[in-house]
Amino acid sequence: MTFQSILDEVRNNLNKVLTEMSITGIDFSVEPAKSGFGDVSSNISFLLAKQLKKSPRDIAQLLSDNYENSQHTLVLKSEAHPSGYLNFFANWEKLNQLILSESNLDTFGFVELGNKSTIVVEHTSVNPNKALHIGHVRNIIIGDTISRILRKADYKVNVLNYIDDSGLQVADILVGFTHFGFAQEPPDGKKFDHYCGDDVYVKTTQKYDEDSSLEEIRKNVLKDLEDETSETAKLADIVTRRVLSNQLETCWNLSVYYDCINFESQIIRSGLWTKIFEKLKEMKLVEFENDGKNAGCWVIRGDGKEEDKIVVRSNGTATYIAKDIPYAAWKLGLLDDPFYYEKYPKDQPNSQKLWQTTLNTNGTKENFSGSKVITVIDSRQARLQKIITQLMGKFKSIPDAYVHLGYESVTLSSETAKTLGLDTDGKQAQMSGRKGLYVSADSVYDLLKERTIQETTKRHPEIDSSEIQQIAHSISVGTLRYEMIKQDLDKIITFDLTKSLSLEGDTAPYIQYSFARASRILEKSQRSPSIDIDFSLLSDKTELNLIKTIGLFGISVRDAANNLSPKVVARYSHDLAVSFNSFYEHTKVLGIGDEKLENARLCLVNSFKTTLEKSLDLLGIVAPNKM
RNA sequence: GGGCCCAUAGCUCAGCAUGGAUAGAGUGCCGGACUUCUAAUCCGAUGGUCAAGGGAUCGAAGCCCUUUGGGCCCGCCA
Repeated sequence: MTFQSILDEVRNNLNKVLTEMSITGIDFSVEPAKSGFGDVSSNISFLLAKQLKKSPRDIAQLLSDNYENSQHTLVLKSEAHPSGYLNFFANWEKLNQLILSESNLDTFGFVELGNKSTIVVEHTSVNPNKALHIGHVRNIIIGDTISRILRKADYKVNVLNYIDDSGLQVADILVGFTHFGFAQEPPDGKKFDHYCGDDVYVKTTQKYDEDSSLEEIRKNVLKDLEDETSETAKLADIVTRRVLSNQLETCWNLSVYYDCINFESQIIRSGLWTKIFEKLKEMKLVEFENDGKNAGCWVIRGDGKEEDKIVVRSNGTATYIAKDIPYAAWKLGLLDDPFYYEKYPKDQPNSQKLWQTTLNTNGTKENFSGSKVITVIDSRQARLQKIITQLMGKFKSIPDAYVHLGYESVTLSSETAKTLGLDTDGKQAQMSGRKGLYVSADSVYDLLKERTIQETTKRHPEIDSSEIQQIAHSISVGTLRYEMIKQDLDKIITFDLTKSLSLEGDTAPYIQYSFARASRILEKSQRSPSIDIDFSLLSDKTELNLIKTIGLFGISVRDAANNLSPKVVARYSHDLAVSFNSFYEHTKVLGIGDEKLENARLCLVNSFKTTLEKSLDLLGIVAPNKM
C-alpha cells in the first residue's frame, strides 16, 4: 500500500536492528515525517533513553549507524536529528514508481479492515412530518460519508433509514389535517414535506399552546395510530409516505443513498417488542418496581447516580426507548426477522437497490442486519443511546457491536436567526421544528446553486446552460457536504447563510478547482499519459510533495475508518488539492520542450486526478472537469 | 443535584486517541503575482500566557486532578 510500504520497510529494519542489540518490547512509532524532517520519522530513541542510559540524540546516532547495514530498497539513508528523532529519506525514484503505478489501480486506497464483514449504518431517520433542515443534513452527510469509507475499508455496509411514522410529530400534523382543516394538497407547487413542516406542523403545535384542551385530541390520534385498521392510521400511511418520498428526493439530490427503509409502525405491529421484553426479563435486565416513585413500572437500572429509566409504564404501555430496543436488536440480527421486503416504489438515481420493510407475506426475505451496528444520532440522545449500547453489549459478545456515533448539533448564527425573525441578542440559536426556526436543506441548496450558476456563467460564458447546471450542481452539493464534514463531530456548527455561500479557501470548490485544473492539462495534452516513464525526472520539491501526498491516501482511509472520523478524508482531500495547486503554480507541464519530462509530469497529473476523484468519492463529492 | 461535550491566532478550525522537533490551516487585515496548463489560484507579511491553577514525567497543547467560562442532556413526552 504505497507510502505504507516505506513505513513497513523502516519498521521491519528497525526491529532487526533492535534484535541485533538484544532489545525487545519497544512499541515505537514510524510515521510520515513533518516537512523539513525527511520523509519518515521514528520516536524510537526517546523510548530507549532510559533503558540504555543515553541521550535520545546519541541513541538516534547509534541506531542510524546500525540501520545503514540493513537491506533497504525504498530508504536512501537514515539520519539522527539533534532533537533525538530518527529520520529517514526515501529513495524517490523507486517510491515514485511504486506510488504512481499503484495510484492507477481501481483498488487504490482500499484497506483490508472489515474482512468483508457486514456492518449496519443507520442515519437520517427524520420524522416524516417535515422537510429536512440543515441540522438533519449534518446527520445524513456524516452517515453517508462513513458508509462510503467503510465500504472502502472492506466492509459490506447496509445503510438504513428508520421512519418514525407512528410518533407524536406525525400525530401532530394528522391533527392539523383532520381537526384544523388543513388542505391535504400544498399550495401553488410547494413541496409537500415543506408544507407539512412549515405550515401544518408549526401552526398545529401553536394551537396546543393556546388551548391545552386540544391535548386530548392529540393523544387520541396518537393512540389510533397504533391500530392499523383505523382511519387515522390509513391517513398517516398516505401522508408519511408522501413526506418520506420528498425527503428522499432531498437526500438523493445530495448523493445520499440507502439500502433499506424501516417503518416504526411495522416494528410495533410485528410484535418484536414482546419478544425482546421477555428476553430482557429473563436476563434480569429490566426489573419490576413494587414501590417507590416508579411503582408498577418496568425499569432499567441507572448507572451509579443516574436515574432508572422506565421502559413500561404502570398502565402497561411501552415508552419511547422501548421502541428503540427491539430495533437495535433487529439491526444486530439478534431476533428472528419478522419482516418481508419489497422494492421501494421509486428508483434511486445511482440505481442502487432500495428496499423497504413490509409485514405483507408477498414480499421476499432479505437480510439487512450486521455483526456491527453504527447508529448516527446527535449527541443530545447520548443518554438513551448509552442505555441501548449497554443492553446490546449484554446480548452480543463482540466488543463495540453497537456504536452510537454522536455529533454536536447545528445551530443558527444570530444573523441568520434574525432573518427568520428571531432576535437572539448576538447569540447563536438552537433550531426548532415546532417553532419553525430552521433553514431547510432544499433552500440552502437552491441558494448555493443560484450563486454557483452565476459564478460559473461569469467564468465560462461559452458553456451551454445544461452543462452549467450540472457543474453548479456538483459544486453546490460539494460545498454543502464539505461544510458538514470538515470539522470534528464534537464541534457545534454555527450555520450562517451568508458565510455558507463562500467558495474560497478551505471549501469544496477549492478542491474541485484543483481537479478541474488537472483535467484541463490532460485534455490539452491530447494524449493519454504513459506509466512507462523515467521516474527520476520527477524530482522537484512540489512534485515529490504531491507524489508523497498521493501515497498517503490509504493511510488516510484506514485512519478514518478506524476512528469513524469522516473529517480525516476531508482533510486529506484538501491536503491533496493544496499539494497540487502548489505544484501547478510552480511547475509547468505543457509546452516545456522536453517530451520525456512532459510525459512524466502528465503521468503525475493523471495520478493526482484519479486519486482526488477517489478521495472525493468517499465524501460523496463529484468534481467537474471545468469550473 | 447528576451526567456528557467544548475552550488553541481577531474569527472558524487542525493537531490531543498513541506525550518528544520550529504548535499548523483557512479567514480577516497589509503587500505582491493574471499577454502564461483556468487568479474559485499562488507567494509573502501580520497574528499564540494552547481558558486558569496544580500534579505525575527527563519532556505536556496532549495524560491525571481542581477551577472558570460556554453548550447540551436528565418526563410514567417522543
